[in-house]
Amino acid sequence: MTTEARTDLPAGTSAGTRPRLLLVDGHSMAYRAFFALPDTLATTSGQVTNAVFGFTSMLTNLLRDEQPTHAAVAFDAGRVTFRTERYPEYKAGRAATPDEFRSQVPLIHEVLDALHLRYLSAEGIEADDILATLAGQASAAGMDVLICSGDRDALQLVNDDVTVLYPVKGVSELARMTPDAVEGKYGVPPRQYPDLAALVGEKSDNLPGIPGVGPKTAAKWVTTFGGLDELLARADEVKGKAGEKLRDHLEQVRTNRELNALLTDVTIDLGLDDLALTGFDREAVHRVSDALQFGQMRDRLLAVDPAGEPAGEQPTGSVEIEVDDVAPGGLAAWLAARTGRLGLDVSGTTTPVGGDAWKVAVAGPDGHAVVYDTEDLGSEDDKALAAWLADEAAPKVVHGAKAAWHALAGRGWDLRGVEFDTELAAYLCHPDQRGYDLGDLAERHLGRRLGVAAPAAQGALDLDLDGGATGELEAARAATVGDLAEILAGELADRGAAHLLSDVELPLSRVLASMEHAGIAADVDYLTDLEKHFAAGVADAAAAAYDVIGREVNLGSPKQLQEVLFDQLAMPKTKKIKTGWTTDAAALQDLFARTQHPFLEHLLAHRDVTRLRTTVEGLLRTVAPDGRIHTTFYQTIAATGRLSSVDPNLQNIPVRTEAGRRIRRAFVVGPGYETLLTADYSQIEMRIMAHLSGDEGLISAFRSGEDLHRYVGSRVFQVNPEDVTPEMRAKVKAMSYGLAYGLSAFGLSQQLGISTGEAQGLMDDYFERFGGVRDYLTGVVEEARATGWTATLLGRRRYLPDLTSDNRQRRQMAERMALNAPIQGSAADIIKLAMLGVRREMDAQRLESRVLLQVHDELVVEVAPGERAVMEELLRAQMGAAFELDVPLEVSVGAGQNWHDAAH
DNA sequence: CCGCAGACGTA
DNA sequence: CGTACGTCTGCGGT
Repeated sequence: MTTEARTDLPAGTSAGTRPRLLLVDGHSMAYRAFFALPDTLATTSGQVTNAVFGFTSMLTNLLRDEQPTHAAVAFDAGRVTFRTERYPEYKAGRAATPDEFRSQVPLIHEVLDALHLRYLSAEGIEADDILATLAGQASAAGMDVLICSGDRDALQLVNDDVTVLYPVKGVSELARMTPDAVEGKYGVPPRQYPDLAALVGEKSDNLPGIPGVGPKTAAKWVTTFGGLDELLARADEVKGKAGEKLRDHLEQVRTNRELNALLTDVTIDLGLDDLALTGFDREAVHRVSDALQFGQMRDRLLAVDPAGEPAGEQPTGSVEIEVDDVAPGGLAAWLAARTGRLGLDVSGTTTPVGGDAWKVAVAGPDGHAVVYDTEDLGSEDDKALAAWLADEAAPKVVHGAKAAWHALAGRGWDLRGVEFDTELAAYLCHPDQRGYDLGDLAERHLGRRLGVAAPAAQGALDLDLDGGATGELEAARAATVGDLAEILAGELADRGAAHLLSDVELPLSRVLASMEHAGIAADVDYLTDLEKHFAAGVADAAAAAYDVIGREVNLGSPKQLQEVLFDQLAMPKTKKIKTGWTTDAAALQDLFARTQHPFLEHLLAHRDVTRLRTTVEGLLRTVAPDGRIHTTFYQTIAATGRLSSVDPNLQNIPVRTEAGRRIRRAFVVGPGYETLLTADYSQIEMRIMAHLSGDEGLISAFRSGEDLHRYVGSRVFQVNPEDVTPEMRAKVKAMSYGLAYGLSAFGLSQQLGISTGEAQGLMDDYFERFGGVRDYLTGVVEEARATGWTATLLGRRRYLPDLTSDNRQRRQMAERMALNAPIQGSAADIIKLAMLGVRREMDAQRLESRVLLQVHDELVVEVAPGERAVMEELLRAQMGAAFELDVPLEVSVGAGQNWHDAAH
């Protein structure tokens, strides 16, 4: 078990400066951080991050201050070591490692992976033994060594080449233990420190010392006798009480010395060259920082990237690009001189109506750019710009083409020929990310900071007017978009997702732009009346509620409601939440079933009608001057591939209750159009489940044309389809849909109001009959765990690193996401394809109707006069043929003067 | 003025 | 102890 010391100088070091190896005892430093920092350091999902945060902070400081050329982190592995075998009491009596710490160790590994920093562990070997071995090899190879460890045993390694950094307070303050420092503090040179420690004992290792002998006495003995061996051999020469004690504890001292000697001959697979710092995986740094919700820490980390730009010399967008001063009328020639993809940046307002473009910047691959203020374009340049923008054959790269389209539309300009959208591309690569700000992407993928360098000496009031006027920022954005496209195109290709951008998301963004621009007509008078009606309902419910309890409270305040329910009315406690006990609708209904208290009825009614009122108020606020409501569909939000709808959200307009459906009647066919059509997929997620699982039973259920839940119910309960009762059907329906979400027996029992046992029995019976579904569901999680991602029918990936988390809650959450993502995401793929097909056919037939809304499995269309039949057929055909599954895709279509009546 | 928590609407 | 979203309100911080 010996490793020969290497004497060659490690690669990657220039002559003249000595290479410097940083060695960190990962476990001891992280553990210190864990206790030094509050457990309120956590992600919003509840993962405590104090240890990983503190550890990362310490590491960052070391990389910054010590400038190592090489580094390694060692971790303890296994409870049993040669020390515990030699001395079972070693480290006995230690409190068990808290789960909250244990769960952070893999997170620390993730951070280290992102930094391309090697970490080592060996079964039965402690971290410090690994460090001692590496330190020996490194100093033999002529390196300086820094050891960061909270274990004092490391002090024995200190010499002229090796310095120990020992934490004094938390992990932020490290004492620099050189030979002089060790001798100054303990009175013995480093090599004799273990002699001293053997006499004094080490409480944290459960190694008792000699009673009454402290560091002072021990140091005196070691110095006087020249070492521990000599001292023990001549123990009888030591006088007094202390001498007696020493003679009583000779064995213990020998044991201590044996145990505190660090191994220097551990077998290590890596050579010193392998420990060279090569630079961070910056993308992984971002990913980890996202996951751990690092704010400042992300920047601190990136600032110490050994491969990053030296601090203070970070390139800005402005130095990368030259803004050409083109003479009036010269734009056409400038554009004509540049073939290939040009980067385009449009600044202005990007609302679906009333958008406006203020500045347009175009950057070429030659490092030149032009920036135009749309207000003072000469008529010739105006024409040239409009022509270029609308030219399908003039290839462009844009960050967020849909928004640019809206802005340009405000100037009457069309935008065509967009070949690449960096925002969509970044989303396809990392669909779980929070946002896709161009500046963030530039930093992450190009290592470039966007923006005009601010003059450092000037005060904050000295605005960068010059930079703004010359359009450097816009030019930099346009150039960055162009550069980013190259990188992201490669990344997309790596994931096999290039076609998703070019064939799905990019063409879809144009369809979405038209939908948003069209908007849906709203009956404002009707909405206004409805608002009054609901407002009266709110007042009535509130008055009735106050009457019951004899006082006025804010019924919208869960906090005040808790007082009323659990203090004043002394009702039984509901489910526990962070702030006490829940007052959600399910809990209130449960309380009502048990207490029949009238307050609950009024409260529930108040909730319902308040919600409806605010929904109506919100809608009224968003009606545009054209009398229509223009939502914005976000294409890069949902990690599964779905769209989302904002301002207002038209994907959550009530439909389940009668009162809610009244709101749907406010969405009407607009003037000049004949009717609204809705077309929706029936049971698309279950059909995808049938397809993906290949389950024979489920597939024949869909092929038979029988009611799905009745069919499944007949199989599960083993009765004839006609004997499936409504109760049986409801249970099976809940279970079928729950499966796609990772529903547990407990969850199913809660939803159906049955026992967990009954729910489990139901699930067992289901899987007994539909084994293919079970196999598929377990397989999809296994595969995702192996690959790190799930994929939809079109290859849209979702990455789920938490599948291998050793935090059970996070892991199980990731497992449910893995179950759901392929199903929900494939449904999203299919309706996106359908929307493209619908659009293509409508264009081909030159129809005047228009698609207005998408609600995940439904499209809402405004039908131009005379087009109703053809549109109905077109929708059925295109939606039904969007993707060929092993089961038919069924589409139902309805028509009416408003959204409610168009439903079927 | 901002962010969080709770509640709740949709697929 | 069921996925994916967006919005509103109250509340406690700034």
